[in-house]
Amino acid sequence: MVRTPLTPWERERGERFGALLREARGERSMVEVAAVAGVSAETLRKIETGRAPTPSFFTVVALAFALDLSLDELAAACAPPGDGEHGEQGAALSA
Amino acid sequence: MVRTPLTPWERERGERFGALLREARGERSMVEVAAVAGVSAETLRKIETGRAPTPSFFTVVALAFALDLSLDELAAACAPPGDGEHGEQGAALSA
DNA sequence: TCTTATACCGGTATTTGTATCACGGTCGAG
DNA sequence: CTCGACCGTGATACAAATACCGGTATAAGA
Repeated sequence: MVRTPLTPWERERGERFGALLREARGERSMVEVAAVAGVSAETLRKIETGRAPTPSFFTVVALAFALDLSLDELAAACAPPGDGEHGEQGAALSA
Repeated sequence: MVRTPLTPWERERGERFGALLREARGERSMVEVAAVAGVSAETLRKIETGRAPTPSFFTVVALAFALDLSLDELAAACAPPGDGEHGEQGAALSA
């Protein structure tokens, strides 16, 4: 195997991540936020619904920027339980 | 065209991004940092050399975690010039 | 009712990320 | 010189991200 398929855990994380974005979007429409971030509405929808569980870094940066979110908070919110601050290795994140 | 190819500007940004990671890695070896982050050494190499200009969000999260970097600082360091704080739309980031 | 806007879903196309393998280069220890 | 560790490049393989299309459903407005 070359490209390890996404684990169920990663897909769950993607759903939580999308829920966070959707919550942060609030009343604004998908197309508006997507336009501000410079991504297509379909992409934003897939990320929000968890069908794109591991979006690209700069896509997330653009969305967080459009939504006034902190990347560190986003990452922390989707991090596995018991996430320390810096010394903890073996995070097994990737993807 | 469906999946827009990466623009030269995005590739440059990827190179800057990789240079930042390499600088933050300092003396530590690639294999060690990659192992801590939970990614393969080849993947880290491609990101550092800019041959993977738009890595996945959680991959970057894991690397930033392994390197004790702030995601917001990373994003800011790779942001286009004239990056305000929140109102600036049309960022045209994506990828 | 008809139209519009929004969101969801399926399919399709293309590009990219991730990982493995193979080979070569450099450097230091033996 | 050989061996090992590290870095780099190339090719290969597969899964996923992004984007566009059409269709569907719902709710608000003319």
